[in-house]
Amino acid sequence: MESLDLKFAALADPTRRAILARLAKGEASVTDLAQPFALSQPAISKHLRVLERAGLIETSRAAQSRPRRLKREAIAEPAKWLELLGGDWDAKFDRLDAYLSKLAQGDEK
Amino acid sequence: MESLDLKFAALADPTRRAILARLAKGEASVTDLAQPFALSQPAISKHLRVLERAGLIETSRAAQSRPRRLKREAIAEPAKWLELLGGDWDAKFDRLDAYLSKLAQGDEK
DNA sequence: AGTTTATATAACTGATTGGATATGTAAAGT
DNA sequence: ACTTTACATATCCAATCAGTTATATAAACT
Repeated sequence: MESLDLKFAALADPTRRAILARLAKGEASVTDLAQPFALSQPAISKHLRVLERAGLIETSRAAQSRPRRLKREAIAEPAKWLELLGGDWDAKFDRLDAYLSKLAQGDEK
Repeated sequence: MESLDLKFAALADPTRRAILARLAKGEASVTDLAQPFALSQPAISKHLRVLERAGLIETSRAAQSRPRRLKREAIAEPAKWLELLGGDWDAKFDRLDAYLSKLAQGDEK
């Protein structure tokens, strides 16, 4: 599934990352989300559309407000990709080896 | 340091991600890197410049070749950000609690 | 010295992006 | 009914992007 493109692109903007960080603390309305920024409301709406198309957030409805919520599961995909890429697996297995050796020597305390 | 912008933006392109994946297996020349793609050589060079400006790769020199290598440490920054964002810490602490409880009950086998 | 190999740089192009302002819509409040 | 509140949508603009072809550079090979 190649919405990895959309996810990483969505994450590349500092405003959008700030919005996500805010949403990590709980649902928020567009007005709430716009408040910290010196940006027009439509600009924020646009950012939210980008985030939603990337699958990182979702929208519900409460009266005339449209609260956004962070889709935490959606973070897993890019996170996994980075973990896979960045993992220096040889070094990690070396450390695991060392650890297991120490255990085998009865040195676990 | 807000090269998070540059890193995520660099990661948003499938060609660049493929290049990074290739470099995870070891250094490679531009020609090597270009080979799997139906793209011109300058296009690849451009992608490499983006990756380098994002701090994700670095260039050395060997004769007329300029081999690139992955800077694994550079992955940590965006990875950490995602981990922080995506972590459902309550749930994680709950699982840790459960695990520790089981240990306390002498149920570690 | 001239050619080949490996790569970078320049100039151009069409598409996308992030911002703005202006306007539309729809629910709530009066 | 009208106004206010909370948004979305439309249009425009300048900047950036991903690609191209053409050209430059620089080391290696003959």
